Amino acid sequence: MEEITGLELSPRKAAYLKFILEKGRTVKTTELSSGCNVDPSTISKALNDLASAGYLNHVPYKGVSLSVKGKAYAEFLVRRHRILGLLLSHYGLSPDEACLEVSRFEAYVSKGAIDKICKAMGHPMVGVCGKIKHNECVYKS
Amino acid sequence: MEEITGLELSPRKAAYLKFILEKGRTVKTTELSSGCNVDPSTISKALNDLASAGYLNHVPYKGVSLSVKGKAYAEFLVRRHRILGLLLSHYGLSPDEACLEVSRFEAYVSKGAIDKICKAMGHPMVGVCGKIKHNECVYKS
DNA sequence: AGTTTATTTGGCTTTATACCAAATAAGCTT
DNA sequence: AAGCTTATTTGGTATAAAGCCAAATAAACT
Repeated sequence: MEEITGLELSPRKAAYLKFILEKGRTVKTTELSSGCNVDPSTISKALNDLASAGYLNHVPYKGVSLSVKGKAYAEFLVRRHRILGLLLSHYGLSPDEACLEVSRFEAYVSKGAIDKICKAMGHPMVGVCGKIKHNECVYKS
Repeated sequence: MEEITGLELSPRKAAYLKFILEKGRTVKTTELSSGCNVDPSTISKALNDLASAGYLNHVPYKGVSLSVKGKAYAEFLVRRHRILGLLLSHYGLSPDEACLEVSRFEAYVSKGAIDKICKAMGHPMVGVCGKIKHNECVYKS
């Protein structure tokens, strides 16, 4: 398995990947477009990039689905979002505020930092916006 | 005084402003250039932008100094950096790791969030990389 | 006054994001 | 099956942030 730093995807690309993971199935360009309020052509290009980078299986005109790598990555993205949201909620931010705040900077927080925070928090199972899965989190030590 | 969200400056511009604050005096283009490992022409343009936006007093060919607005802003930037660094250090990151990690995402964390975190932490006076000043921090409530 | 150094300007590049318009493929519908 | 409609992709263009190089310009120092 490839090492991930958590910094390989830009904010928008990460958002698209999370969107696809949440759907849990093949997703069409139009869904991403309306779901993210972005022009379909913009989505189409981003999906192309993500497929080229190995995160997605893209069948032109049909839709995209997460590759094994993409699914693992998207799961990390969701875990990162939730751990950071939970963290901020411990410092007086409401769930909504925490979620919004995190969405601005999460793309720039490394997996190394998330793993440490996660461990220090005792690998919490529930965040402020959903359950946290630790499949790809380093439990040991 | 103008409201600040903490999101008005890009990461690099913020870094330049902090550099100037740390010097505590008029700074020359060359200093920023060597201090930040960036081409002088790049610095020159950035200083121009920062001066146009009112953060700096720029005397062409002479150097830049912080305006009142710029000083207040730079102080917020330093406080943000230190509060976030301290925060991460509470979750198992070493001072160096925390500093490096924070430098990647700090530009995207709002003043509103920092003020809340600051308050929840009890307005700490010392961070992992220097003293924290709360001049512009909202103490009340 | 002339040379050297610092600074600025102009031009170009890259990355990320996004839009519009046009082309193309799929999918319905008759 | 042909055609219409909708979805998708492609091509072109734009913006913002950041940066480099080379050339022009200003300042500083002999």
